[in-house]
Amino acid sequence: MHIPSGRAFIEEGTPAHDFYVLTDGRVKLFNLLPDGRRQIAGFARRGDFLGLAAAKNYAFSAEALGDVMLCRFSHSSIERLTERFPRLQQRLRDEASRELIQMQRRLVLLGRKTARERLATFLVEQSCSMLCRKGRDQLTVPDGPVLVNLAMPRTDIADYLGLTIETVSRTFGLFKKERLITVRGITGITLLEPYRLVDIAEGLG
Amino acid sequence: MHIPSGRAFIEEGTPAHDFYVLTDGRVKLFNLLPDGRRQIAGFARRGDFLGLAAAKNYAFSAEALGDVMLCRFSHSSIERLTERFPRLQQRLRDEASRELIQMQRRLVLLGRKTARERLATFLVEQSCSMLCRKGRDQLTVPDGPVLVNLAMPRTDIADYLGLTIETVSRTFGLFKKERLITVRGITGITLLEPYRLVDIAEGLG
DNA sequence: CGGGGAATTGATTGAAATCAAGATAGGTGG
DNA sequence: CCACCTATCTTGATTTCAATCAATTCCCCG
Repeated sequence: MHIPSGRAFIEEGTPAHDFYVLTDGRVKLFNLLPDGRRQIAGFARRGDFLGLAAAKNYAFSAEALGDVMLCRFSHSSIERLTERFPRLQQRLRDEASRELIQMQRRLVLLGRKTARERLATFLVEQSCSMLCRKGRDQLTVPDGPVLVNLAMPRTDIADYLGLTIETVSRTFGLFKKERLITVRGITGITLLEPYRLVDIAEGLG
Repeated sequence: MHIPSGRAFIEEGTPAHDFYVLTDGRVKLFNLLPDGRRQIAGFARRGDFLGLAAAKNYAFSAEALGDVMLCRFSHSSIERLTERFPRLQQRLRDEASRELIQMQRRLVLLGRKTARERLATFLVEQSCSMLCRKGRDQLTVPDGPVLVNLAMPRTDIADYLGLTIETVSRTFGLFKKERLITVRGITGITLLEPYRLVDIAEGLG
């Protein structure tokens, strides 16, 4: 099924009947506090499963970032499938495991990193997931410049990193001044010294 | 197997050969940055699985909080078991799912909540997991006073909530002054008005 | 009854949030 | 095709919450 840009198609707290597999486009997953504060839990991309973090109800909301194509599977159909193909069960567990690992990294980011470190982490993460779809667990980054297309507004970056848009903007400004990145338009960012950004991301910069 | 208090028995980054099931005691799971900053990802209790957040290597370290009993299962033995008992596979996935849900709540806490809200969330969470082992997904809290035994030093609370021990201490102090809690010794805390703490936890206080 | 690590409390600093203008740029219609 | 308009982003000034620095104080244990 097709989802137009900006459309919310999963709402936190509603009964979770389905899984989704994202076949094209990008999706943001987020949680809200009653007063509107928002925390983006992650950005899903082609191939990702949506709906693992759900018991009776979805634990998050999901919204299309640009146009999106996805496949819906009801929980019951998944159960039928896993009976016939036990490997699928395994696959789902691996996927959940990978998510958990990523979550732990995000806890460190939100709990213990500075704004500078958060943004560096974000840029490295994005560049990795651009380069190597599947191998995004290890942070292997090329030596030379890398072009990253952010394809999301500053608000989303801020809500992903637990910061405000002003701080995100200012920190981009600093990175530019330090010749760590160059910016073309709003979404086109080139990492000039990926390795230094990795160091900053880990608190060594 | 028995683990004495304070012993680290899983080290982040080491090859992940085993799963563990915690049969008694409590365990803290954490990640470190190179410079020593620590983020505690969670506290496991009796019945919890350890090692879901692992691919080739463990994504976290684990340390006993007090004396601990646990069962170790090698990954290969788990695979054999899941072949014979497909329900186990299902169970592991559910467990991972539950962890993911909890993680999302923690992202909101670390990314978007104030110190006051974080500590309130923590107290409510602890009281829930004391009262109802399994039903700790929903935050049902009694009307009257609840006694919580923290059983962990302030350093751990701070590293769990992304704060410093001073801030934790000060915030406990405020709660005391507002007659929201009373403190006996260091670990014994009584929630006098659980509902108000729930409100504070959600940003309504 | 001390001794010592943990916790509290106080004073100050600091990083990021908030408040407040401007600058850019992307899209629309003339 | 260009100029305007509105969103979004950037930049600047100020405030604030939590971190840091620095003493005490409190317990727990021998």
